Amino acid sequence: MPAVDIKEKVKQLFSVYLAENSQRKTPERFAILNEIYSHTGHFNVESLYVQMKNKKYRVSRATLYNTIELLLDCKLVTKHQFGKNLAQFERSYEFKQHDHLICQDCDKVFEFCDPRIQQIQQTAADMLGFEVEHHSLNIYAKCKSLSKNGICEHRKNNNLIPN
Amino acid sequence: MPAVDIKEKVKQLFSVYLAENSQRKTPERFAILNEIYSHTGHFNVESLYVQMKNKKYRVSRATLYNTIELLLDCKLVTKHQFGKNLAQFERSYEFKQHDHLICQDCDKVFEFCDPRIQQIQQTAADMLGFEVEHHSLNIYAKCKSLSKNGICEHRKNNNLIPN
DNA sequence: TTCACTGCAAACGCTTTGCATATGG
DNA sequence: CCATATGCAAAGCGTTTGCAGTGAA
Repeated sequence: MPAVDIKEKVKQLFSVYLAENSQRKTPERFAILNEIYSHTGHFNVESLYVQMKNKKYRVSRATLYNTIELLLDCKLVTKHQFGKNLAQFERSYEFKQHDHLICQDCDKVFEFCDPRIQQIQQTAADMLGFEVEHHSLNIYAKCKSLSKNGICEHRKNNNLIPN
Repeated sequence: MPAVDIKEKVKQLFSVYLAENSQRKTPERFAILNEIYSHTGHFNVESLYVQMKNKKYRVSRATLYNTIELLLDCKLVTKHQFGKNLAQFERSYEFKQHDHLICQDCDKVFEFCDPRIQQIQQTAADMLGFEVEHHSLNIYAKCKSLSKNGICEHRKNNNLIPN
């Protein structure tokens, strides 16, 4: 499915969500959603703010926080905390479920999939009498290929998954 | 093993760690370790600060942050982020490995164990060429037993695992 | 004696809040 | 219309930093 269709689709989904929750369909909200779905990879509020300011959008951080909250609620965006006090976000529609491995040497984030995690969360929730909403699995690890000055191989090639 | 022996043991371990890393053995550092191992459950820097102030310790937040950093490094304490921008900590010596389920209705935290998580982290690290340091698995879930006014059963009994 | 560690307070950075204005329904 | 959303700026809050004084080695 081409990118333009995904953007159209999430716009629709967001529109329905807003209607069902008696929320206003403001141009800012759709602009933010569109901007988020213009890139893959992780972002934070500040990077999104700068990105939109560069494109001459008139948008405030407050509205970004507000809108992201809505997008989290309707599952179009997911939130991560990789050990730092900085919330990271990621578009989630039509992205296959994945978890993260964080390099302890350079903080770079890698993604991986493992279907077994589904069973674990189901077992735990059943045992405690809960229904799973979502989960967050982060593996913190050291790179095996450190050069003598402590630089890991992947830190040199900065074209990997953005943090 | 009685609690007093565990306190003695972690004090020893911390002492060795400090020596090996050319760090000074200050009374503050041991007082903080001792205080942390006086309770089970989660704590944050502020709660630990208040707790120690109440016991008339002369200690600063800066030293708490500094010392906790050392305790994390020597694995006597673990750190958690449960979706909020507030670091939570937990003593970890002789505590069996466990992960957390967070109630989305009341934020209470439950613990569970599942050996399968070990395999998952091993698989992921192998595939990406890393060596696991540690992991963090949080399951966010809704309580199945909500009363009509949205209060979950466990919120009434506040004697569960402290958050 | 020395310099790492300490307490204190100010600075920092991300997030939330208050308020006047703008606007979707 | 008017309740809600917005931009802006200030406040909030957990954490980090700077600095002068202290004490472990």
